[in-house]
Amino acid sequence: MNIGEVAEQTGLPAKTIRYYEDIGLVTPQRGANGYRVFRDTDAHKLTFLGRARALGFSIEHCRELLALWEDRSRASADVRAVALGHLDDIEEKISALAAMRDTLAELVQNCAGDDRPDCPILKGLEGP
Amino acid sequence: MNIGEVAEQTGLPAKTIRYYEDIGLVTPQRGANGYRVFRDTDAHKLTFLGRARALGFSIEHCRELLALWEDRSRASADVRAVALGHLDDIEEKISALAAMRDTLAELVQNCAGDDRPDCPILKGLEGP
DNA sequence: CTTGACCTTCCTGTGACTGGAACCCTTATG
DNA sequence: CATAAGGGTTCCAGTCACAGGAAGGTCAAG
Repeated sequence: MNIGEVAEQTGLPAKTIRYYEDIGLVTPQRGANGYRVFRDTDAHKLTFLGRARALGFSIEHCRELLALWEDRSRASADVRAVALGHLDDIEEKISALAAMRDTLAELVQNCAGDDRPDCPILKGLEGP
Repeated sequence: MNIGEVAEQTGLPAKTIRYYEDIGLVTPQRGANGYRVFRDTDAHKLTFLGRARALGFSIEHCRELLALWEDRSRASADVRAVALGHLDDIEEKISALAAMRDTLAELVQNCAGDDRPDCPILKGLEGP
């Protein structure tokens, strides 16, 4: 498989796949013409990476998960630990965003939104 | 005021304040020694920026908000529009994160997390 | 033989800073 | 007066995970 085909198959942009090779996440072979040649295992890896990234795992976490995936003698506890750590991160981000939303929504609700200059949003940003 | 003092007053790191000057958000004067000299209005601006950034507004949105803040003939509708746009962004991010969390939480819940290699999390990342 | 689609590498840019090096200014102290 | 500490200054590099684009090589079809 050339990069275009595997890109279509995995849904990842070719640029991203090249980048993943750069940082050592996949190691496709090379044809006589210099083109990358992807085997099925490479494509599977890339699919795995795409899904892990879609769940918000960082590249480094992806690297760990990939290593665990390839290690047939892994302990599922190790995988779970990585996932739980990431879940905490996600929860924290959600909380932070929800707090922003709540504050901002309150400011917006108090703002008339007309052609007059008086604006509680700007006042709220000025200071308490 | 020197940069250290205004940094303490606003809670922003000095590095950030220099960066804000670089990109034209504040324009402190300079003393004979080359030091930045911040007036009260500069400090107020920086406080405003710090709060807007804390609510997740991008630098470009901050620039807009700052311009509106300084424009005494603004229409509050313009401010509200920026804020509402940002609220939408926040909601979208929250939804995306919540979706990640739900998917990931389900995988985690199905994982024994023991010393055996069998792991639904990895299976879930492989494919549907 | 040419066209057009595909592939290659390399360089730059993104957002919003952060860290660090190398150097200047000010103030207090021995 | 020398010096040391604690400000300040500029500039350069790095972060994260790619994306855009230039310049050029390769391949299959007409």
